[in-house]
Amino acid sequence: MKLSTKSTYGLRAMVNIALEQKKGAVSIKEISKKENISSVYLEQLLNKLRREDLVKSVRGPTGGYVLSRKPDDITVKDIVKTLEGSIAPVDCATGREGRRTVCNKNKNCAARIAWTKLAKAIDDCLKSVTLADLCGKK
Amino acid sequence: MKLSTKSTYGLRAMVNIALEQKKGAVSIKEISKKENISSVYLEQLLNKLRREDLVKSVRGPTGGYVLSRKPDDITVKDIVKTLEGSIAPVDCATGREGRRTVCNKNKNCAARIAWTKLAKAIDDCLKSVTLADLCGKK
DNA sequence: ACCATACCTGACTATTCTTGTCAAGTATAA
DNA sequence: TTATACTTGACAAGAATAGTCAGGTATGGT
Repeated sequence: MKLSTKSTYGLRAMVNIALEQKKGAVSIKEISKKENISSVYLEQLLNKLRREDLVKSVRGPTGGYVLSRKPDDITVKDIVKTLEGSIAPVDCATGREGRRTVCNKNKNCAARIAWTKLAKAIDDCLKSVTLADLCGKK
Repeated sequence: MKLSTKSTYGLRAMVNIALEQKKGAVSIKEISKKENISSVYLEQLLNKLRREDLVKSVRGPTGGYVLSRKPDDITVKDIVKTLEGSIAPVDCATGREGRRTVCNKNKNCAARIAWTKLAKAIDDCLKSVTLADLCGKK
């Protein structure tokens, strides 16, 4: 039930980019140094975030990354979902098949009630927090 | 961000035991067959639940497991916490040290605001659901 | 008193996931 | 031109998950 470092690193990177918004693009090296995260690993994460259009890259010297939208229009859910693949705590509540989906034989599984409720709580929580909330900015 | 099968199997086992409450103890073999879960693996899980005093074991033929408390006094949180070890989605919000605790250098980490909120949402949700809720029983 | 049925314990293992590294590029602006 | 940055894909060590296996111990029905 743990988030991986993808999400935690990713959110920290996004906060960094958001805070420097007016100054321009933030390079991977800067984030890497400031947050003490492997720069090569960070590249992978920012790549995913770029493909989901949460950030834009600026090439060349003085280049780096910039937010694609305003901070109050980017939620933590957007970031976690992009990096983690899925937000749901169990697959049986989502319809997605996977190794851990064992409950499929029983549509009326009582346990599923709990997981569905949990999935909604997590979803509601993560989409209620924006980058702007974390940075104290609009 | 997935729950392991420990929690999902464990909850399903507990629901089974709760539903047969009046008929007496439920054996591992019964649960194993009904839920299609390895009986040896199930033993491990019920062992943990017994050590946390969520169930009691009844030995001998016709033996099995019985709830230690009434269904409305056992929450999904109790079960998940026992089997999963911890409920928190990130360690940095709990004070527990671990491999994924990398944020410790920065007490004012903006990202932590999000994780703390998430931890509370999960905790609140899981402790609001009891076995009785899932079984439609008191 | 048997002994089948159950629980109990600890060690072990295959597979998958996480958390990166490594190598070899391509694009851009000073 | 060339240093700086981004881009891509393959690879790998270590941890966690999801069990298995072997050998106990306890109890109650016959």
